[in-house]
Amino acid sequence: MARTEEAAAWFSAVYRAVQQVPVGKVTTYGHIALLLDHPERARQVGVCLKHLPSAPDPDDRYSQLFNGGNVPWQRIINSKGAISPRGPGGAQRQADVLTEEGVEVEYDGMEYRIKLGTFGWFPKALPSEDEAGSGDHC
DNA sequence: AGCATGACCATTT
DNA sequence: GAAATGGCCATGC
Repeated sequence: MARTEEAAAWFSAVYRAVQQVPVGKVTTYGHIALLLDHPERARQVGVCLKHLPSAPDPDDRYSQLFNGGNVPWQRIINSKGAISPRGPGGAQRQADVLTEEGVEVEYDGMEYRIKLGTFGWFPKALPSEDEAGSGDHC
């Protein structure tokens, strides 16, 4: 796990944020980072999920707080709207779980992509660019 | 102790 | 618009 207190706090914060993602929806690493007010640490979000214990371990107290059972790691995808490739079979398992939850995932031959419009993920939410007011196209 | 790697992303060539 | 660039920082060697 984390070596420093601060890192530990970061891990916990990430897990808590991920827990907010509702069933049937997905969001991005970047969005999680954004929610935590650290838009530059999208990568660390991935690190956290990588180290998320898949199941609670009697000897590891922390794993009883956060684990694959209560943290929907599978609902986090990359900004391209695809499941980030990782070790063999990993992405596929994630795609599998998502499908179970009702999220439409399709394999285009190279990667598992989330079918947009079927669930409502927010790629770069945080817009509020004030663009709305104008109303005209760029 | 460094150095390399990685479930990433936005920006700049 | 694809490819490189810089930043992030926990882990592993």
